[in-house]
Amino acid sequence: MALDDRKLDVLRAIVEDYVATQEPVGSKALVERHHLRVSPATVRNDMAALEEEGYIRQPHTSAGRVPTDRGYRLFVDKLSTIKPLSPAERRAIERFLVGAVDLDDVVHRTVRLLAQLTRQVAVVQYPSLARSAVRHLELVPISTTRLMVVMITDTGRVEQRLVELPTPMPETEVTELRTTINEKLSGRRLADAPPLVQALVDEAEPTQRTTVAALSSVLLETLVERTDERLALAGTANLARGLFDFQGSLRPILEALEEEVVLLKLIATEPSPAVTRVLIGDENEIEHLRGTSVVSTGYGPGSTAVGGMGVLGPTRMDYPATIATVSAVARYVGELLAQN
Amino acid sequence: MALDDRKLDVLRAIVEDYVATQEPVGSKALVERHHLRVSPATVRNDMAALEEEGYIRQPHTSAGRVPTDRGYRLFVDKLSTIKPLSPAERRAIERFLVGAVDLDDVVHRTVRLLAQLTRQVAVVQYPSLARSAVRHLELVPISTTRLMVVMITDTGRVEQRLVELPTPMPETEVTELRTTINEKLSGRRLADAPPLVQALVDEAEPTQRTTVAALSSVLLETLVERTDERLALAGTANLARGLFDFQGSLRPILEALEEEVVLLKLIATEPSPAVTRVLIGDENEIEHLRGTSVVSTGYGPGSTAVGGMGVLGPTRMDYPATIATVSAVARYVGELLAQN
DNA sequence: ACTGGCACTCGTTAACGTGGAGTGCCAGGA
DNA sequence: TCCTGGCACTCCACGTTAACGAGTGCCAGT
Repeated sequence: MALDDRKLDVLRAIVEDYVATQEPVGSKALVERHHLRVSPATVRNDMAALEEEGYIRQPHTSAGRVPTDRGYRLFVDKLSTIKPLSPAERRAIERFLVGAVDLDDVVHRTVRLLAQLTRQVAVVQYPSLARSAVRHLELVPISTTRLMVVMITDTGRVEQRLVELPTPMPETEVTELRTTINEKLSGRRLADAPPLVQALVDEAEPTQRTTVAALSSVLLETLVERTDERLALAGTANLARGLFDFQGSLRPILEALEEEVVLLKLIATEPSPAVTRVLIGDENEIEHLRGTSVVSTGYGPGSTAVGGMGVLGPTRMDYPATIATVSAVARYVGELLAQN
Repeated sequence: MALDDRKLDVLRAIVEDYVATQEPVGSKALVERHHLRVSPATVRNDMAALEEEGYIRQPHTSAGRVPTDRGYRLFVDKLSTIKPLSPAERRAIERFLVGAVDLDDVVHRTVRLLAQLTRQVAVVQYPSLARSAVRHLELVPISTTRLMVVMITDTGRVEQRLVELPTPMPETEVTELRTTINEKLSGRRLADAPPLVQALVDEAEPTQRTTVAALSSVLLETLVERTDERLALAGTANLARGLFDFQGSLRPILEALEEEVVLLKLIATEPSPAVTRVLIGDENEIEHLRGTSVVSTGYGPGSTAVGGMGVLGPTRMDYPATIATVSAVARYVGELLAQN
């Protein structure tokens, strides 16, 4: 059974009303609010068809209709147009992001901004190390057998690790080593680093060999292999807005939100095109987060994404507005990063 | 009316039972579970006295008794003894904290550990910059007019800021400046830094004067004046355990937890003795957090605290166990920091 | 192909009654 | 003087019942 245009109109109206009111929507209310030019009875027939196809359902007999995940999917893909941002929102974005002093600041401001604009839970991934390049590596002697390695990337991340040296190392050699390392690694992507670090060990003076080895193993393990993704979270209070919005409790959701790995999976993004994705309800792989939807996208200077960001909320969310907001914020942040 | 020993026993029993069951406790249940050697009727008289004094109250006529904030306070101050940690808990602490690779790691592990052991919301403040000393200041040229300042403190914190220079600065001068700055500031507490930084500007070569001024103003503003405290949070999912545990909703609590300033106030600690503090219900200054209790303490290498940590939960919490856990974790973390 | 009418379903809400846990008080006993 | 058993009372929790109304499905008519 093909769905004709009016049936799609009805579906769109149901989604919009349900998102606005959070209550099952009936045929009568529908014809009143939207200027469908037909009677409630006709709408009921259409609803029956839509239900048949799995786009809507009734919570109980003799209740109004509610969109299913499948219904939202059709709505998002075919029936909705992205809402342009209001001038107020544009201003809010600029005002919020201007004046960030460092990467931490940018990320924190961004995540709060997203949470505030969408009134949902927001997640922002720090620029992925794997997609960053080394700008500078600094070796700071803490004691004669301890070195702090500080790595600064072109995306603004600063990571540090403490290295225990097997044998003491005089200051002059540290300086020398710093120069060598920077010559080798500066400007290189971290993804390309492992062979270069290995080369460092191979080419080291015999007397320095063990020391350099200790250093390089720390570099490899903690900075490269363990893809050390960080992220920021905000807006968890929004979960408690509709109170019993989320059927059951919010416990599983809060739990999932504490698992960084889980969150990363959610907003993980392809490096290439910064497309905005929508995961609706069951499409979500994480079991605890069935019943929630995620709108996410990548961001980065230029056209390749260095990290992801997104928001999480009830499946019943205002998709057009949310998609617009997430995309816009990501674009602004990308521009901000490009300036540095 | 003085409270004799038995009345205090009754109060203790009420608190313990109520914490265990979360239900108002009646006179009959009380004599059964605790071996008070008197009849329910006697206990009822004692209860009436305790209620008179404001230590307990009845949710409704003909319901059992529930401790008031004042009752918990008396319990904590006079009636409870700190529970020693179980061997399993000791092992958990060690296992959890061993193997932390850097300060971030220590803080994150600590906060998760606290949340897990107490099954409540945990907060850990990073070592306060104001109480740290400069170990090393690094200047990394990003471009000729941009410098990244990286500060490493003796507590392991690494902070960075980008400085826009009014005029280009050649690499050699950067090196020179780095040396000068480190001579001046290394080993100094950040609290003592402002005059030293000012001196730097005054003593700078006239040609460098404006550049150094730009640098120093960034240092002062972002590293010293704005006491840039960071903190980590975990265990928010524990809020949703008792579900309607917290009367009303958890929204205000989640909101408060997102305000770093608020949290800092909660666990802020005196530098000197690492005493464990308990804030019960209304004693809490933050309005949204009335109805919750906070157990917090300071931690640091040696006997002075460089930061605070604590947990937040319902007023009806197991104070002896929580106090023991928080104190123990803080002690372990202190030892860990002392090793570095 | 749409519409009005109608019987039906079922969740929501309020009113009502009952059972039981817990209390306060009192009179009697150690 | 302090404790105890007994007793009447209060009031929440819970289940039952009834009325209400929003919404549906179906059907016959246009």
